[in-house]
Amino acid sequence: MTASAAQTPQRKRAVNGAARRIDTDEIGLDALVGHAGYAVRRFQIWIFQDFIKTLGDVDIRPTQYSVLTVIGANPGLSQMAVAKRLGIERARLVHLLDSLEQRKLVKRIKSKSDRRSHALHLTAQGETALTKFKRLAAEHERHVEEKIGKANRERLLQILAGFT
Amino acid sequence: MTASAAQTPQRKRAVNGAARRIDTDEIGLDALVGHAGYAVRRFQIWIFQDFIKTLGDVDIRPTQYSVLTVIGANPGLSQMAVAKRLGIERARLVHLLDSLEQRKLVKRIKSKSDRRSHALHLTAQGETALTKFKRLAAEHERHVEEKIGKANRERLLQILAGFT
DNA sequence: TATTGTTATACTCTATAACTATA
DNA sequence: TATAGTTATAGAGTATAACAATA
Repeated sequence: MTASAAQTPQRKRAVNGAARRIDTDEIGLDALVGHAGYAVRRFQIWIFQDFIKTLGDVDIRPTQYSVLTVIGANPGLSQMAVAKRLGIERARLVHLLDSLEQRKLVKRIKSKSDRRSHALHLTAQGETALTKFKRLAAEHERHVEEKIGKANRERLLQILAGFT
Repeated sequence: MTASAAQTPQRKRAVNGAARRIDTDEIGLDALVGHAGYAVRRFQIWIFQDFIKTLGDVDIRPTQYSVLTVIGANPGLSQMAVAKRLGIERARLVHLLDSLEQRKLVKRIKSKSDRRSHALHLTAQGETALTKFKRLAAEHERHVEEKIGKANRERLLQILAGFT
């Protein structure tokens, strides 16, 4: 996963249909090296894997965490509002909330002002749980810091501030 | 998508089960703001969407592009080698190659040295096509530059260089 | 025994469309 | 008519397991 070992100058060529047996580090990425999207994608995969592992004991994934956090900070939001804010399809949010509601972390309350919509709230249990999730998420964030460095992580957050 | 408008200091509170009608910009992200993973994920989604759109006419997605680029730069690689290098499951690469082979961009040649494996090559058509794909991918990269700034894009590539 | 490519299954995620009940 | 929540479906993508051919 760390990659980028010294690139051998003289590259082995394929000979009449024999598959090349080489180390992963020897394989050049060519144009991919210049694409931000490639690096960002690989980094995002690493970061999600660490998040899932760090919050493995409480069985919370990144999307679930983002939904709980936003509901916790904005009690009473409708499903549409949460979906729009987080860029989740409203159809997908239905299933996410079904699961979180079954786990007694979230409750849907029928809105009186607009009977089509639901006001979303954390349960008391959900509040307590979220506090723990945030502690674990902060631990995950420290892993990120260890991986890319404190200053780099902060610079990254600055660069990408517009995408939140 | 740009987000981060001025945050109203006094936040509207939910009142007895009425879903809050508010603008997306008013919804606070709370702890998510401090998580690199959240920003990286949103950025990655933006970047992939732009890539897919920019290469829409040639119908090439990011993963397909990465496979073609690596085969182009390292002709004769086995499927295992490509899968490992790009972090793709070998089972998934099978389907990706099926599709690229049907489109006559790639060919699998039975290896003589190890008859279990296939040596991967671009077809002549594949070489020509890849040149065009690279031109379009460079155009996409300029969109990224416009979005976050030239200096920020370069800094980002530096920070994430270890993940390629 | 282990590895390469393959097939198959399951679950997550994205993208739609259509339905219902409301507005 | 339009919107909120729901249901359903299809296609990517990820994660496994198992199998045949070969090493």
